[in-house]
Amino acid sequence: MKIGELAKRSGCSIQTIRYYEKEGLISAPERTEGNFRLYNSVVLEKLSFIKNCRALDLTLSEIKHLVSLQNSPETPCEAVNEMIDTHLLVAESRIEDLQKLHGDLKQLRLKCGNARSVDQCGILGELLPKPERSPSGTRNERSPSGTRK
Amino acid sequence: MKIGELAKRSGCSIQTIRYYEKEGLISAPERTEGNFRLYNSVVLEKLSFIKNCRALDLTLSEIKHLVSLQNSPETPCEAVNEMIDTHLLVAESRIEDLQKLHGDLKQLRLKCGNARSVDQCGILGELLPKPERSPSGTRNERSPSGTRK
DNA sequence: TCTTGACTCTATAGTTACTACAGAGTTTAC
DNA sequence: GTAAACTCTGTAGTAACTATAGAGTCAAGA
Repeated sequence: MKIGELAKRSGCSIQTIRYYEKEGLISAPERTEGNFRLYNSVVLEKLSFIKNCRALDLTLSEIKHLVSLQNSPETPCEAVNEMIDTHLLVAESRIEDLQKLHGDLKQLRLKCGNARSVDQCGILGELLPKPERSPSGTRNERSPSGTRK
Repeated sequence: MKIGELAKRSGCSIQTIRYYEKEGLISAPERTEGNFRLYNSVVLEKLSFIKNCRALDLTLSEIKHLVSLQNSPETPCEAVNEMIDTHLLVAESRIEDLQKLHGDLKQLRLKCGNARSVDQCGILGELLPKPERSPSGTRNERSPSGTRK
């Protein structure tokens, strides 16, 4: 099958398939005389594997690592376990961050009573630097980038 | 003060400050004869505002919007409220995604008993495409990019 | 006065995991 | 033969920065 059909069958876009090839996640397939990529159904499994991993938020380089482990099945599996464990921790801390964030936003949302104009609405004021107002001292110590991966 | 001191005092990196200037989040400051940026302490507040917003995961373009609202305080504040509300929803769905993810990873982690080698460890097998094994049908329907913003 | 080191400047490239083109060539159906 | 649909490569764009190169500026010490 050509790349268009593979895209439909795998649910990956054509560009994504080519991208995965470029990144070494799937191997370069044969070509037709006209230089079109020609796939067999084995690559469908590989793409499915990648999709499953991506759904678990593994990065492409982690997936690449897993793919290479698949190709040498006698390797000890600790590496796999560690990767999953790391991801568990990352997911946990992101959940925590997001929950804190959600709480802060909710608090903020309450600041706007029935104000009609921006200067009466408490929200913008709340986002201004705080002189000595806030009782909890470390509210704004969190790094801005900390909540994204 | 010059940009280095501002960076220290604000907790933003020098590059970030210049980036914010380029993006129109803070206005271009005066320059010295030697073309160095020269700031007064007002910009500290603006950077603090931006940092607070970033800590709440607002995007730079949203922050830009808020900044422009600050400059016209008679605007109705509904726009601000809507932005916060949207962010609340986004945060909620991301928390949900992450919790699902975390559950899936934990499940996966259990697949490795005391296996020593990759081919005995259940994890990689679990990530392979599933023929008709899984009782819940829609496990892998989630878009890979859905869990990131 | 000269030099050294610290600082700053602009412009550009890199990060992640793709997506979206442009411009060209290939295949297929009519 | 031709038009539509498909594919090719290569490049640029996304978000919010970070890092680097190469040049210029400034302050302090010899």
